[in-house]
Amino acid sequence: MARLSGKNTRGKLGGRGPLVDTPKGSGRRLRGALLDYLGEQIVTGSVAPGDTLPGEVETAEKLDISRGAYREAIKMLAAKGLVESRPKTGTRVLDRARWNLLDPAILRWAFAGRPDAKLVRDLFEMRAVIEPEVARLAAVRRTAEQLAAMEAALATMAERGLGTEEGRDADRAFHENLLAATGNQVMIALGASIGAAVAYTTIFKSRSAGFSRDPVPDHYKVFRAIDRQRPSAAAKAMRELLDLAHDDTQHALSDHAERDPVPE
Amino acid sequence: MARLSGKNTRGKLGGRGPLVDTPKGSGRRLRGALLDYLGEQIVTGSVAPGDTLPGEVETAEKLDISRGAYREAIKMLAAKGLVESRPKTGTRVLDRARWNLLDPAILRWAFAGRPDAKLVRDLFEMRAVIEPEVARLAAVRRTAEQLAAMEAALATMAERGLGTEEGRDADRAFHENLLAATGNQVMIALGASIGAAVAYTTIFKSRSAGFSRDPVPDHYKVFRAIDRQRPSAAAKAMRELLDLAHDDTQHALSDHAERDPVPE
DNA sequence: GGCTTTCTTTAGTCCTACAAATCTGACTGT
DNA sequence: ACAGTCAGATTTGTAGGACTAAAGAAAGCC
Repeated sequence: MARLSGKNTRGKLGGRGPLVDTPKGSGRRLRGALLDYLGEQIVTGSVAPGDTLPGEVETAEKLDISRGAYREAIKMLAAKGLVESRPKTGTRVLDRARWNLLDPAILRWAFAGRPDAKLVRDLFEMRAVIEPEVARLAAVRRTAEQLAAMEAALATMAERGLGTEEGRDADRAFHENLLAATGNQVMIALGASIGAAVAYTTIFKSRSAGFSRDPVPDHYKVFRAIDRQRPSAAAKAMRELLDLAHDDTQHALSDHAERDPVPE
Repeated sequence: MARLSGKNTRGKLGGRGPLVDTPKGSGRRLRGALLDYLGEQIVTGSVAPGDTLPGEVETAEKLDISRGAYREAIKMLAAKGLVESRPKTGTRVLDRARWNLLDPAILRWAFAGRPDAKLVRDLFEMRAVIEPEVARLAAVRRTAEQLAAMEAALATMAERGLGTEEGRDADRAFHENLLAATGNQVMIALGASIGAAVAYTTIFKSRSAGFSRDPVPDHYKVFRAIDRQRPSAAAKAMRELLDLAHDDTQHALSDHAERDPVPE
């Protein structure tokens, strides 16, 4: 019946909404919007593992989109390990253990609403394990170019601060180059995922009241150790940086919880 | 034109092959076969990052499948970060840095052919960082049930050996329970991916000539440290276990390389 | 000449409708 | 009680067409 984008007659989907909240006409595609909608519902627990989604004909009709688009979205979820579909049984949400939790999109969905404190804790625990080792490897293997890129990023960061978009970009660039310096593709992939997730928490951090401490000195300490090729010093500096970041995030989260107490 | 499965008239796809090598009728679906086919081509480098695939009409026609099935496969690749498709430009293979390397399917494709030595090295480097800490956490947090499960797995492992299917299953179960004992969802997810990848290398290991040493004593040492809640001892035992496994894998890979030297 | 705007072309996007394969659960006969 | 069969539900796969976004070329403007 009614098409969605543009000349949509605002059928059932328009009326019931979340899907159409996305920038409408331009921007993300219909399937992408649907994917985010479903993905977020699953990851945030609105539909629990074990639940089976209504049949694809039914759902597609209810959402007023074609089966093709719906199927493609479902297949993308399946590719991320969130759902599994079989004839007769239908499409069911898989157990959390089978989710591809490191997938950037899943992390994004997880942090879209209220961030789960347990997940943040687990993420930081993971960071605490790998990042010092990343710094250690980087201290040994970094190239001159990577070092220069890190220094440039650090300068931008110091100048603009973490409150600005450029500052956060520079922060990201710093960590990206740090990862690249390990020369380990697996660590690069993992670090990128975690970095993205941490960036989402940073948004909460900046919303929170007072900006605790200046992160630049700690970054600089890491940089200097890597510059001088001191692996242990680099690892140690990174641990300190992480402790600081963790503290800040914890404070930000508890502030946040105070201001918007969760009813349940 | 011709359908693929079953009464397929063996059109172009049947003639040119790899896709139809999959168990045909039963088992994996058409789309899944196509996905594996494309995924493997991309991951092994048959089509390089930056390349753009031929148009979907053209490809679907050449492979003798419908556009719907082809699109779904492509969308699954896109969900894993391997490709990106945009109107007019087409579907192009993304840079390796954007791949979701921890995705089990990608790892599987990477190890489908000849395993990339660099990847194996990176994987073990990552293991060396993560797993000792996993053991350390497990030593503190493990429940009685998890401990019992690990012990049972260890017993099976000792009894059947790593040459049998049951033995390898038990090995996997051991590591799974070890991960679960950390109580950290992120580590569980990462460990599962890495574990799967390592399992693929194990296949090569078992193909190789002499089975080096008995892995059970090392596993037992880890277990005992966890049983007695000795974090540092657990981490140390795990490091030893990994060194051993790494050695074995290296030998197996070089043996393999000797027997089937790569032409390039 | 160099810049912006508009047009054309191309390839992915989304749609409809229909046919087939597959799994599940119930039924049925022994 | 148990195995085999069958029907229904649901996903899978097919076909072809209309729509839309985006890249590149052509036209217009300063």
